[in-house]
Order: sequence, then C-alpha cells, then structure tokens
Amino acid sequence: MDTPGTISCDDELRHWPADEDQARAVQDRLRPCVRLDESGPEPGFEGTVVGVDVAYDDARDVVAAAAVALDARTRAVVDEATAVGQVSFPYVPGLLAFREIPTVLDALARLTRTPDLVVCDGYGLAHPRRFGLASHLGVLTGLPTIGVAKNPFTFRYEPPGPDRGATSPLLDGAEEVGRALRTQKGVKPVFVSVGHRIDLDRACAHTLHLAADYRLPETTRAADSLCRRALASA
DNA sequence: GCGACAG
DNA sequence: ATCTTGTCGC
Repeated sequence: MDTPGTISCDDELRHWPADEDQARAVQDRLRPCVRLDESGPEPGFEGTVVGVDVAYDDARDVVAAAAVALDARTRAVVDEATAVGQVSFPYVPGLLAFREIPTVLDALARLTRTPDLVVCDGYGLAHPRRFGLASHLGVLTGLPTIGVAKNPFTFRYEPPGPDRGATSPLLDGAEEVGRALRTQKGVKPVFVSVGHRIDLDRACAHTLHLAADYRLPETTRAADSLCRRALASA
C-alpha cells in the first residue's frame, strides 16, 4: 500500500483507470503527492531540459511520443527518444494525462540521461482538480515538471503587456493557477503552470529562456516535430 | 438542460 | 490532436 507522498510508477501504470470516474479518482488520490515546496532548478542551471509531446493516428489508434533533451543553457539538442503505443484512453477535457502518459513514460525511459526538468504540452496545477498532465507526469517520475499550453483552457486572464516577458495571472476565480506569458513581442501568450517540484516564477523564467526565437519553447517544438516523424514511420 | 473544454 | 490551399510578410 502506498504511503502518502510515495507512489510507484509501475503500480500506477498497472492500475490504469478503465473509465472517467476511475480516472478522476486517481487524480484525487495522487494530487497530495504534488510537491510545491521546492523552487526547482534555477534558470541557467547546468543540466538538461526535456520536452515531451505526442501525436495520434486515429484511424489506427496509434500514439507516438517523443522526448527531446536540450542543454538547459545553450538549448542545443543533446539527446532524443521516441516510443509508439496504442491509444489507451479517449480525449476528455481534464483527463488528458491518461491519454498521453504511458507512451511518454516509454520515451522518457529511452533517454540516456535523467532529465533535470520536463516541459509538457498542457497544464500542471491549472486544472479543474489541480492535477493536470504536467503534475501527473511529475508525480509518477519524481522529476521537476512544468506545463506550457497554447490555450487558456477554462481559465480567465487579462492580456499581458505587449513586450516579451510580460505576464498576467491565469485565474480560476480569484486563485492564480498559472500565468499568461508573452514569449514574443506582439504574439499571443503561452500559458504556464507549475507541474511538480518547481515554483511559478522559475517555470516562467525557464519557458521564456526556451522561447528565445519563437512563441513556443524549443523543447515543445523539437518534441512536436519528432513525434510526428515517429508516427509517420510507425 | 446547455455550452465550454489542455491535446 | 487532426483535417487542409493559398497567401501575406520578413
């Protein structure tokens, strides 16, 4: 039996939920394992930031995942891995993690180095039950994670200032669950939230550093490109 | 009941 | 996510 704050990734995968009610129960059970008391790797740290993403082939029910490791300081690609699997859950808003995580874990396991930080497509704490994809992946792996999403989901925000680096709170009622972050001047912001073992200031700082040239972080762009190629040749 | 809804 | 041509702009 798992004690509070301790989970087994293998057990969680073996006990994968079969329906939406079970999935929500899993989220409620794992939510207390999220660690929000660590500030996380400092911007400019020596290590690797890993981007993960998945692509789908609905006709074949196939999912391909990619994990791409970048040097955290130079953003150079230093390692990459892919995995292919069967879709194990439908897309349901709020339950995205159950669709993506099994194959993402396979890809992460094929990296030659342990990531120091993982950047997910989607949300962490910015989630109806405060347990989005990034938080779920963080709890299962124990790694620091952040979520960078392209859309505000159900949350509200006022547009941040026009300059690169401007932010505004992403709000669920009065609670700040993440931040809208302008990564390029005059371009729609991205939506950053904490996953696990990092604070929101650093999550935004890493995202800004990774999005030096484009709206989306290089981690996301590289993983998106790789998982599409993996799906095409699968 | 109806609409909204990360990827 | 995915389906998809041209087109405006650097």
